[in-house]
Amino acid sequence: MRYWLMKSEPSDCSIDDLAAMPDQTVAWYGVRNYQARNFMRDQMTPGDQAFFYHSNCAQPGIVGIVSISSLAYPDATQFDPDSRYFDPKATRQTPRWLNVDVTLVRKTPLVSLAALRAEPELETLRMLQKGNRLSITPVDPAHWKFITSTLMAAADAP
DNA sequence: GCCAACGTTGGC
DNA sequence: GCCAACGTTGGC
Repeated sequence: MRYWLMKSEPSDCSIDDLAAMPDQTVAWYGVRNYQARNFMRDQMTPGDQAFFYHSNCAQPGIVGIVSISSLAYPDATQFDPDSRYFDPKATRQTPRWLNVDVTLVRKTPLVSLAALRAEPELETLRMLQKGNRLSITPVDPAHWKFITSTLMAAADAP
């Protein structure tokens, strides 16, 4: 069982959008980066947990926890000419892009990007590394524990 | 909207 | 296989 951080633009799919989905589950489509795809294909298994992160918005940061609820399977949007994620080089026989399903576990207090950066314990968190643009990054168990038990607990307190 | 830092593409 | 040009990401 592994831990992850998955970025989503709230204008595209916010944590509240996810909460409103049937079964609070959504296909994590639209990943068009090979490294991120390979994480889904090679390392994600149902039951893994991930931070749901809002990117490219006024308040970037972690806003919830989701669980991975499927193995990787072909991303339907690559075959759809009307989709912004259409890939003319992908075929049904040899799909290029995959997605997993994610299911909401719970919304959390906002742990802002600034708050993450402020913690020496998180210096080596993959998503904070200079130049990182991956939409899916692994999270060390120690980092997961620190964020959930220390940062989120502090934010919950009055 | 700006721009730094990437990743991808395609000609050679 | 190189690398310039281009596109994208994402914080600010």
